[in-house]
Amino acid sequence: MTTAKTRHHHGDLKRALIKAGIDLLEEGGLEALSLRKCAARAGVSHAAPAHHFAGLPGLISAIAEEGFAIFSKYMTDAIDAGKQTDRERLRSTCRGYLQFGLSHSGLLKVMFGEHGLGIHAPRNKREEADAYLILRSVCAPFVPEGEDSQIVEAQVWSLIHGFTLLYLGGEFGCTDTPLEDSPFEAVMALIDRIGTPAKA
Amino acid sequence: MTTAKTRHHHGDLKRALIKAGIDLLEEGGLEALSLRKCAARAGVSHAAPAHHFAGLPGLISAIAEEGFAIFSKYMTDAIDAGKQTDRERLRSTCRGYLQFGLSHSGLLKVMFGEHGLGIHAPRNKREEADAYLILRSVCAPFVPEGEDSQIVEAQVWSLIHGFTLLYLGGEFGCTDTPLEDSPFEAVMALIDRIGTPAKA
DNA sequence: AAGATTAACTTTACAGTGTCAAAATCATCG
DNA sequence: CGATGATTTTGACACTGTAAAGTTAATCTT
Repeated sequence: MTTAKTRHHHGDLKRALIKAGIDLLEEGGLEALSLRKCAARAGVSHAAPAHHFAGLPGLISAIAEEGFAIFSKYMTDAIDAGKQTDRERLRSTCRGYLQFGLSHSGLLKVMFGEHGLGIHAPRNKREEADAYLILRSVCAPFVPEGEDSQIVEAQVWSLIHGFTLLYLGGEFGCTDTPLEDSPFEAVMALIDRIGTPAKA
Repeated sequence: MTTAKTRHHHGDLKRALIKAGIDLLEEGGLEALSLRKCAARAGVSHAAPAHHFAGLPGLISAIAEEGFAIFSKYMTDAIDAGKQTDRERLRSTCRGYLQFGLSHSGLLKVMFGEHGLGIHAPRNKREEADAYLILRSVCAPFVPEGEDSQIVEAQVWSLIHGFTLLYLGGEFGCTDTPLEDSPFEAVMALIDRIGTPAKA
């Protein structure tokens, strides 16, 4: 095997580098993330990462992948927390979305490509698609017969994504106000109206 | 006077630096922006900017201010384009919001603090507040009697902000599809329901 | 088992970056 | 004219990412 356990030198660099990168990210934000610091944390030379990732963008891409996995976990955990109706599942998913952003803002920024240009090297296929599938599944009950499911998904995603980023940026006032306070409930109220007939 | 026109050396650095920074941003994205390159474009030494801004964060902050001014212009221009009903004004504002993002994605990222940590040095007071006032004014007609205006504002802002960023990130497919195509109309449809009574 | 080959990692070097301290320049005022 | 203070330059430092060449360890081949 070529990528198993006891490799000659380090054993499992690549994973160690990704973990170091995530730690750096959570400790000091985007600015604190650097190839050389990751290498140092993993106990290897500063040029070692080049053999596992295509430079810094490659490492960031790998970190983003891991981020999407954690992100998915936040959403599924929120869903599985005893909620039952379709509407409650949708709300819980959004709550998980926000909660992930609050707990891992650095990851969120990296995942959605705010670290430089728009798109990072290769698009993260698997993990990102998995996360989208969760969103899709909770949106499905609200898609009208024969309509494009992307409509509801875009509405929900735009709403919760926008709110999370604005809230995180402090645009709604202090970031350390109670969770359910603030305009979050307003956004939830609008979520509740998605897929619902308008008044005649 | 201290910040007028024909000053001794350059004449009007600071503005030249800001302009150079914006140009860099539009040409090469966030990565292309650097203090030294701004200085070079303005024809001064690499350490000259330090006397006009508090380092790179200071310059970015100044650029963001300018960005908010341009941003406001996009929205007011969209509003003044012949629309009349309150609903149409709201839609036009959102269209201007998106249009600004599409035309100045680098500025948008800088303005909303995606360039590192969350908050850049001093919060841009004036220009940012002005932009928010535009949003507030078009939202006002849809705020129910005696309710907090922030509710409607947060709903609209989250929706259009989230959509703009997701669309810009290519999350809704190709970025170069026709403007009014894509899920943009879905978001507009949801905007139309804000401040409207739900069906009994 | 012994030599050859490949992969992982190190070392060295280079072009950039932001930032600071000291020196030089210039405009203006007294 | 001389002095003062703001403006800019020069030089240096500690970082950053990246590329090339050298070194070591594991695997493959015969």
